[in-house]
Amino acid sequence: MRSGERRITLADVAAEAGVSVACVSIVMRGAPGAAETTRERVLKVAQELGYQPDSRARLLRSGRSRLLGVVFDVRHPFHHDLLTGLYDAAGAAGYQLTLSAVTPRRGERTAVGDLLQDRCEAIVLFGGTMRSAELASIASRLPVVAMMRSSRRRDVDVVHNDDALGSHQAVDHLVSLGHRRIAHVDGGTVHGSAERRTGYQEAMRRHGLGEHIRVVPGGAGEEDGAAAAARLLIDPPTAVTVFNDLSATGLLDVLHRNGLRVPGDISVVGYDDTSLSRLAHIDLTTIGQDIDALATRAIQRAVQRIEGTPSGPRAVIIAPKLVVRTTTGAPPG
Amino acid sequence: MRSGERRITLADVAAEAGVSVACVSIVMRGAPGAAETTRERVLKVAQELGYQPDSRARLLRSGRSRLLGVVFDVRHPFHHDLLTGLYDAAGAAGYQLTLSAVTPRRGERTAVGDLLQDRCEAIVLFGGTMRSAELASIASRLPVVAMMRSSRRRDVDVVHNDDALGSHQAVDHLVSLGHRRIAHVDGGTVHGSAERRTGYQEAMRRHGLGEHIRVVPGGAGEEDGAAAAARLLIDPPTAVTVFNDLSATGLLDVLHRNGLRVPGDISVVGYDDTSLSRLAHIDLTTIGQDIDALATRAIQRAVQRIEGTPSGPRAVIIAPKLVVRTTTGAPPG
DNA sequence: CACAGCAACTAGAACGTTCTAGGATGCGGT
DNA sequence: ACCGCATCCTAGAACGTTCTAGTTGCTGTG
Repeated sequence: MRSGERRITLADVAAEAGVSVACVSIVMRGAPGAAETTRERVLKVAQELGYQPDSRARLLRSGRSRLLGVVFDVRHPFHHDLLTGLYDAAGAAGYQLTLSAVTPRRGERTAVGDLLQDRCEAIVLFGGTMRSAELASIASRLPVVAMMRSSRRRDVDVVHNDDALGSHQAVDHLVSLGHRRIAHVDGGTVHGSAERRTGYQEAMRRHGLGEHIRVVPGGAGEEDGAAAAARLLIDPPTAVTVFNDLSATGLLDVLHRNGLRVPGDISVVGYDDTSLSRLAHIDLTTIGQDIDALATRAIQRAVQRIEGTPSGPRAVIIAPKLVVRTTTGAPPG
Repeated sequence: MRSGERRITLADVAAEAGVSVACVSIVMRGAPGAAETTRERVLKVAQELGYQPDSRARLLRSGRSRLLGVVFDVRHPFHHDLLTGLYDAAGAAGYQLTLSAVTPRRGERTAVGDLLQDRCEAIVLFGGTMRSAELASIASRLPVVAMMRSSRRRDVDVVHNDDALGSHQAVDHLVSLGHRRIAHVDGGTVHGSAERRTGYQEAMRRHGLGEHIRVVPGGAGEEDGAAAAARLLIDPPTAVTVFNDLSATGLLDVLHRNGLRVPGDISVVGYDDTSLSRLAHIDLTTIGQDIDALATRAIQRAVQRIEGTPSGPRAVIIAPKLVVRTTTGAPPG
């Protein structure tokens, strides 16, 4: 480590290559206006000196940062999957990502605040608990795309999975296997929970199973699924659709401990297709969100807002897809 | 969204408050040299105009960014836990974090490259597959702290868990329960794997169980644990220590499918205490890393390097702690 | 042979801060 | 009346880029 040494700048490269700073800048940006021979020489010198462009200075001058801020929650496995997709999509659109995490001791406000200082050109927000009004006040400064949540505000773009459709797919799958008594474990106050619940109810009615509708209170955690399972055990249905995979895992555990076989006695469908659901141990039938589509559309919206292109509908809703594993089968008897 | 509007700068605030740019800067930084009345007025104007300091310009001028870069892997649950600790520790030390993720399609080199452009003052690297020589070439530019991996280089700081000690704790625990035939499922080429393996071997010998040493090849994934379980089934030991929780989960699954009861027939110990091991379904006895200690020490080392304080030993090794859950018990018979 | 046109380069301002050096002003002490 | 010394404020340079508006030197054309 040579922390005492000054950072290499354009000026250093220029001096060494016997050319002006502006010329080196041209070469570095790959802009037209430099002879091939000069270009090669400058690049060689830059390489030798270990020149690294200073994105801050670049940004300061050019006004553009080509930087998109992303707020994600460290605790949410699905956010990590989505990050992967987002990096790809941003790269393809010529933007960089700058990440700001929400942790148990670091709130959304802090996370967003850091991004605002970083001068990114738009913010992509994963879920979270911010109120619409607060989102809007951020959106008055720079474009905001909210993912995996909804918002009534006209100034906030929204990109999310079609939660209602996902529930329909789950119910359709179970009905096609012959189930009729299908219950739903709710997600409580978490974003998307209401949509998944009403989707389930609609689908049940569509199949003429309105009388079998049964919604059990729940939440996003494993313990919520476990508690819901305890309630269901009093009068078990032949199948359950659960708000998310984690909750479904808790439910599965309690079912097993009480001697019920899955899918022999009861079928279970989760939601999100997280890595958890893919574990051989669990191997949960679930509803998978289309990560690439979500990421691509989110970046597309952000870029359109930044570049001022008038851009279709404010909300983008992506269809999910049923992933069949081994927790669903024909009903008993 | 008012994307057309110019960003509010110090100059705007200065003009509005009838004072010089330098004076506003003083107030904003909370530096001494401004009268209380002026301070209040300036702050009020700044508030009204919605002034946001531009961290890039600030940095460009002051040379210091008080920014620490972190490279983490989106796929590794333990990295997320560690991020939480790191945000806390960095905040306490007066530094900000800037994150750069490694994803299946975004390598460590890219991740590090982005951070170098961002002008952070040091880099904290989680695990990864970079060679020591490559680390060193980064370390020649700015301080590097590597976590959860080792490095022979003198110019790279290293902060990690005492893997050998962790294995000792696992073996000690099993021996105290009465086990003698204890096998170990290896982690392959992943960082820490060799230390965990030799720790197991040493501990076995220390207990006079050298003849029972049995190392089964494995890896970091669930499928590696499953494959190892298949081998073990030919002649099952009474207990197994596994490289990590994910692999242990795969192993547990195969054991269950083959009718072995855990811990009745065989005890299993994982490593890392990830959220996975805490699932009621799995409830795995494991070795927990001390996240707060790891994070605090890593930040401490980075800051010491940045500020040029001569700083004790190059490697910081933190003791892990056994977490007993329900996959360990007395051996059969 | 003058001059337009072009390619290749350069000088210098600009971006929004921080920081150094110094200018007013007021006040107490000689 | 003058000095010394705070206290409060300001002018202007600097940071490392990009960008605008050139300047140079060469080639081709009327």
